Amino acid sequence: MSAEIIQIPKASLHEQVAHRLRQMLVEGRIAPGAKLNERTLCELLSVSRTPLREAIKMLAAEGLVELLPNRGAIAVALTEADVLDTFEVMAGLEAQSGELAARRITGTELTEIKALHFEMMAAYTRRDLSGYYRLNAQIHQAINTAARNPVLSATYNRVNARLQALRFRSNQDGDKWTAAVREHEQMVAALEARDPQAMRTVLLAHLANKRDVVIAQIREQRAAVAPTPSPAPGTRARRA
Amino acid sequence: MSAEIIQIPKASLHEQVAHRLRQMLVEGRIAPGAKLNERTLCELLSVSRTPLREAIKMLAAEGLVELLPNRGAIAVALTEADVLDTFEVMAGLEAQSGELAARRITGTELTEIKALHFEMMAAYTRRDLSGYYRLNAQIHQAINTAARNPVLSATYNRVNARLQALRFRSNQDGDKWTAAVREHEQMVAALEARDPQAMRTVLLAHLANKRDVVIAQIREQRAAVAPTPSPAPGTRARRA
DNA sequence: TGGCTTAGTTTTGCATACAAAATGGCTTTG
DNA sequence: CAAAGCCATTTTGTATGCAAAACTAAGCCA
Repeated sequence: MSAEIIQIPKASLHEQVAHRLRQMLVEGRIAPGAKLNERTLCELLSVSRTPLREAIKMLAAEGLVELLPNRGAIAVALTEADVLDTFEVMAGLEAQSGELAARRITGTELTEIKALHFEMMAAYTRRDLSGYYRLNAQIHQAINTAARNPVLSATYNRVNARLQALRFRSNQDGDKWTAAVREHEQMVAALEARDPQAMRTVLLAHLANKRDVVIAQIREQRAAVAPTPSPAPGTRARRA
Repeated sequence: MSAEIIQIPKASLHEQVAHRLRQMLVEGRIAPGAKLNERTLCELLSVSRTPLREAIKMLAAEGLVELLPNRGAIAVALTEADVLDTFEVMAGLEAQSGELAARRITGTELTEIKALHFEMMAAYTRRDLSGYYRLNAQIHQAINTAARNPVLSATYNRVNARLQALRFRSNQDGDKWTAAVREHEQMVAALEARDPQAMRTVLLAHLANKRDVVIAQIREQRAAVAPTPSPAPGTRARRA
């Protein structure tokens, strides 16, 4: 028998279910706030309730769904305050990741990031938003890898997953997009210069801009849904 | 009926079980690497396997246990590299938490932290390690609260839980303890001065020291168990 | 009309039953 | 004696059944 077959033990059902549900949540196929009906999901995924419920409990621990006692689970719906808090944490994590990457990145890794950067520039030039986002995510993932801290990567990914579920990809406006691209250029430069402090600064600014874009889109969308421009119910009033 | 009874819906079994197991893991009553036998735990906790398994899945998502396909779960046993990575993340989270606290702390909160600080000084003076640790944890919790970012607090607590499970509380040596106390004094001063940068700097140093203490104790303990001073099996070789 | 009650249905939570995989010890064999 | 194979037992994984809680909606009464 081949010596290569050491793994691939065909993940157990609850793992598969968790994976698929996670994907559905992050891709917005299950809308924020939507109820997760067990029977419906059982039929959809062709599994019994036991592995499904185990998967839901995992997603609850990951913060992707919320458990309501005796009333099942719903997909998390972040309030504006939640989004602000989450971006604050993400900014810190990305800044640290970038800082570490600037210290630890190898030549090969840097080369690959540069290549991805140029691909992303191509997507930007074509105004190919979908490709841009995909490459953007790949670059940030590559930075995480270069930071050589799996615990940091895992923490980052988990916090990020909740934001992904918002799915605010569309209509990034021209100015902000241009700014984001410029920041990416600065990132590559900071990595090349192995300058952790510059990397931290750029990433903090980058995340602040991303946050502003997302918040603006949330408000836009909210205004489109609710005629009153006042904060929606459920929004916690917090710092100015 | 009383209008006050709005909550306390008596947490569901899987929640209770998760809570108790989490406590057992963090307190070291379930040793790192130990197998979680379902039947045994069912009898111990007087529940059936369904809620127990759901709880275990949650703890797995929290990173407190590891799931081995078809072989159940074991309490996580962090390698030295894992501990280093975790401290790196913790340092970043604490630094950010402290930074935000310095910006957002109220007078009342600062007063309470100062009081806790003096209580901790008392414990230090008496060489009451247990009391010292309890107050130390309370102070860091108070800083988290003052940072006014629930997402950050939750992230911090989750990463911290894995370290707690190591339970390296004992025999902190004199010098390091003195240094830690001095750092705590600097924290209070930085908070009082509302100086985020100073707070960040102090906390990074504080965590670096804490890390060194823990790593030294891990090596000590490992040397006591295994006669060979070489790295234990399972330890990944990583950065110098 | 409007709010409350209440019976019926649905849905969740937990326990149990059954199937598949792993573990441990024994034997067998080279 | 060591290693491999095999069987009995244990343990995990999944499905199903039952009880309790929540939702629905029709009926009732002010």
